[in-house]
Amino acid sequence: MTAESESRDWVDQFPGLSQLETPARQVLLQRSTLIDVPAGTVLFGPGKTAEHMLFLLEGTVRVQHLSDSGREIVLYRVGGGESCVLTTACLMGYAEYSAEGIAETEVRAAAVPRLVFDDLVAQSPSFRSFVFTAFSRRITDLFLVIDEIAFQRMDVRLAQRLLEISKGDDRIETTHQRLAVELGTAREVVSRQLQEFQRRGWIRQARGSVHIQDREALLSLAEDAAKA
Amino acid sequence: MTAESESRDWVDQFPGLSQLETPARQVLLQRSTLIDVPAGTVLFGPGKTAEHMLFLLEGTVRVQHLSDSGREIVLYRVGGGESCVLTTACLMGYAEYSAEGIAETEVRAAAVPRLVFDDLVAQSPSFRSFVFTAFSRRITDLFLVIDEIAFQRMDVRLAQRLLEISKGDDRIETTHQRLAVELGTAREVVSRQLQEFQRRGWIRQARGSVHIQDREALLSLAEDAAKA
DNA sequence: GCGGCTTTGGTGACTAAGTCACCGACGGGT
DNA sequence: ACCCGTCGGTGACTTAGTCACCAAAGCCGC
Repeated sequence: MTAESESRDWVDQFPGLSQLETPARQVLLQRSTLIDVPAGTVLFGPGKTAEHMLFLLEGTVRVQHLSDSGREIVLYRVGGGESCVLTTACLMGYAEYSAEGIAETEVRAAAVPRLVFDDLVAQSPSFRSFVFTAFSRRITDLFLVIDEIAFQRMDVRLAQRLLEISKGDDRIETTHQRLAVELGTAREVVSRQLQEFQRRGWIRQARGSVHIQDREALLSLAEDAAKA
Repeated sequence: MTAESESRDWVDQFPGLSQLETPARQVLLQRSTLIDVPAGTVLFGPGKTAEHMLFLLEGTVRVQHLSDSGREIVLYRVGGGESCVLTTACLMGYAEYSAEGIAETEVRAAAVPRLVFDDLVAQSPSFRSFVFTAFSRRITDLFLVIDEIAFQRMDVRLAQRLLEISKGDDRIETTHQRLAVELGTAREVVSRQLQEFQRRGWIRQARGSVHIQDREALLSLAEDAAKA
């Protein structure tokens, strides 16, 4: 349906699908739809049912959980070359989404209908392997998230997030509130930690943005975790 | 291998497998092995590779994570009639166990070899559904664990755990240290909370055990969470 | 039954994190 | 210029986690 020239080899972008058998690859390409959505789109969330499995080609999707008490926390991100296990999970199984997925950037993805997904799992050993690998990676990842929340100091976690979000660029466009949601803490806590970082000359703050001044220092704080 | 009379219908104990096709059921019964292990056995853990998927018939398995910093936290429990997704995950996919599974009671389980598992996933739609349902339930469950750790008060969490562990019986055999691991906190914190509960007459303490005196009170504290 | 050992739990003093209530500063719209 | 919503700062307080101990209870060998 979408331009053939574009859709022909998106499968190559997935390392986990490099050994996909030719017939399975054909099915995947022919029966999937390419979609483009603008940044900010809610791709899935509580109350919505999934009829497609998503393969992310470009952009990132942020998955976060809204608790009963009204507070939020970012659980993980899905990037290009990854599939979103949560859509997979809800596709096959149990209940609805308990978390929402939001496009952080403009996102391009391949949507595979439920029945095609089921068929591929049945037919292709390497597709099965891909799916289960995604699941296990996600679960072990969540274990690490739990660990971090339970045992890591806030200053260390904040330093890690700043570095992670900045991805090379020293200019980060975000608010204290958003950083608080990233870490599942309160805005005031983030504000005070950032002040301390600024006092030490590691960052400079402006309304709605943070500039990293001393990446090394943040890095060494962030890595204290590993050696402790 | 094990007595036919015992192994013939363990599949019936799994609600999720009630609609399993007859041939798949045959395969599952014939090619699985029943195992019995005493309480305390480490069923899986870091460094061990999984060659079997486990279906729990009796007993409970506690899954906990040991962090780099040496601290521990209980992630969840698997009971009779459930399969252990973590063995499944590591069976098919990614890396090693990042958590360990410990038999809390004497445990009886059916072990399904890797190849049989793969075969069943390919052949049986309802087996597929069972597996994916288990995965999605576990993931949404972990979301709730994260939520609880990040946003719930310790007294509420402790009350919940006491009720959960006690399962009807008012006498709980455990140490403060063990309760601390359940909640991923420090022993001192548990000690002080228990003292407060005792001061209010909700529990009575003895070395190595806790007696619940006022279940209602604990329950209403535990449920504050929901209404808050 | 007596010392020594380990396990278990208690305690005070302190630091880190979260909560609450409030304020002021900025920025966009009209 | 004014209003208002967003953003960030702040002090006072509560809750949780950390550190450094200590004491009592069971356990073991002799």
